[in-house]
Amino acid sequence: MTVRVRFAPSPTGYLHIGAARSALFNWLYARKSAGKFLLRIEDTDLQRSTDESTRSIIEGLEWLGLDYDEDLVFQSNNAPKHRAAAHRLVEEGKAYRDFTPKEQRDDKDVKQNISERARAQQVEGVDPRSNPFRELAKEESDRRAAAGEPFVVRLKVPAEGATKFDDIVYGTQERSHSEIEDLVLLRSDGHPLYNLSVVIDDIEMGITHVIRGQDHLTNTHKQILLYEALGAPVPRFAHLPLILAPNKGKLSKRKHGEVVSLTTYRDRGFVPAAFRNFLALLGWAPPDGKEVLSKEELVQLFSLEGIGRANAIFNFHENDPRRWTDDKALWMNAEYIRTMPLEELLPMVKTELRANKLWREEYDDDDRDWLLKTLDLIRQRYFTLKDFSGQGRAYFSDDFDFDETAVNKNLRKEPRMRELMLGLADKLETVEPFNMETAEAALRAYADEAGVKAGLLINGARTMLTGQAVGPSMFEIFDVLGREASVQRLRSGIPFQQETL
RNA sequence: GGCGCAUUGGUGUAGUUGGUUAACACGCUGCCCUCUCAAGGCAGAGAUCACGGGUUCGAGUCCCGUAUGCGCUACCA
Repeated sequence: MTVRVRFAPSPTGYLHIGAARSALFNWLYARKSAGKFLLRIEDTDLQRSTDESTRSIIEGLEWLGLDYDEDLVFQSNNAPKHRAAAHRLVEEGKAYRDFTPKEQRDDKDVKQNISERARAQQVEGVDPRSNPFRELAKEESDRRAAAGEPFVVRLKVPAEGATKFDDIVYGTQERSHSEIEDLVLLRSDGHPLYNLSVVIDDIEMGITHVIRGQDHLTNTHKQILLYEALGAPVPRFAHLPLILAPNKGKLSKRKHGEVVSLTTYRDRGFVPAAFRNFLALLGWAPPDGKEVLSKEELVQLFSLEGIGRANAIFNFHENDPRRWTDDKALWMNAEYIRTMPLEELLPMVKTELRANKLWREEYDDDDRDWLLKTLDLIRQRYFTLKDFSGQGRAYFSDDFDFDETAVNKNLRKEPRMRELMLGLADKLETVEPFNMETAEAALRAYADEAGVKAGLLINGARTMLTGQAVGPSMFEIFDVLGREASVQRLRSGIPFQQETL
């Protein structure tokens, strides 16, 4: 039997990183077992679903490199089938119509209501599962329905016994039927509800393994009851631990903002492979401990058995812009940026430079070698793709900013710096040929001549040429920027004209 | 309220059927390298394995209880 798994997000807003990880694990499992990875948009709640959200989900998966098989399924298209199935269950006596008038429920404090109701029922000794309509004669039920009386359709959960299944991650799960209320399948307006829709769609799509968040663990028993009522084989289940905020609370956009949205990582300069790699390590551990893994390696090493059971904390620092997301994610991204093949990095940098009007067409042909050399030089200390257009701006444009602390530290401390820089410019102008070695020799000779330490000139020149106090070896910078730009920038008076803060 | 699940250094995780000094990665500290910052190399701090009992010659690993967190309990998904 070929494995068929699916990722079934509801299109209500951005793609949550937890959902993205579910998608990744499903995808990895499918590819690992040469099965199919399907995508289904769960848009049963039409009020909250948006096309934009659907688009962002598809884009997000594409960005992560998770390709899906077969056609995209929209759950809302199957609503008629869901309704028909519910009615069939009523006909077969496996479900029944409940004519109890609808109770208005405020979406805000449902949890509160639930526990209050449970407490009240316990005090009064009422069985929450009792329902006067459960045993209503079929003729009576049909008659009232035909008369237009509104009703919901509920599944008849057996009074006795228990449901049991073997979760691949959490082990054997058993739940007594006495704890399961007769769940609503169809709303009084005829709208099918979640548990019904997923089960029918999963049957329809031939899903063999349901891999999803742990928040569905207890609901699984209800779904199994549905599979059985519908006479369909029950798939295998693997529930995933949840991803939590640093305070162990729920990770939500409302509370935590953009860090939870997958698109943020794309927009803030993550390399897809790096983020995918990071995500894979949240709740799953490779057997041999090697953590930096390519897509192929992940597929090869992945197994559902390797998934842990404890929820993971996504450890970002809300008030520290430098550590805006998980440290390890940032490290992973830097690791990819400095070690991945340059040809793979190049298109990503191209997009980044283009967006900032720093891309020149010559980079594609005449200056391609120069570009590759420069990228290789500067990528060593970058964390995100944004750095190529930010910190790296001076390598692609003469119009760059001077960092105030760099200017103070490397240029203003030494009163003679302006003339030293001009002198250095004069020296470099005559060096022939102009390269790393000759530039270094010239600079050191000039330092001796002027009676200053080479380091003073080096640090000053770095700031003159790049606007920054940190960066690659100075002589490599000379080499990459070339004689003309180097000399011109050394002669610039701009940093010296700025007001001291 | 009921039911379920979880609990190894700051974070992510390893710890095969109970057996020595609890391992790895990120982060943190220091040193080396050095023209700066990274990277890299070296060294180090940090865990009475949530707590309390029990079984055992021996428990992070098995059992019971407690606490805490999370989830479900909806005509939400």
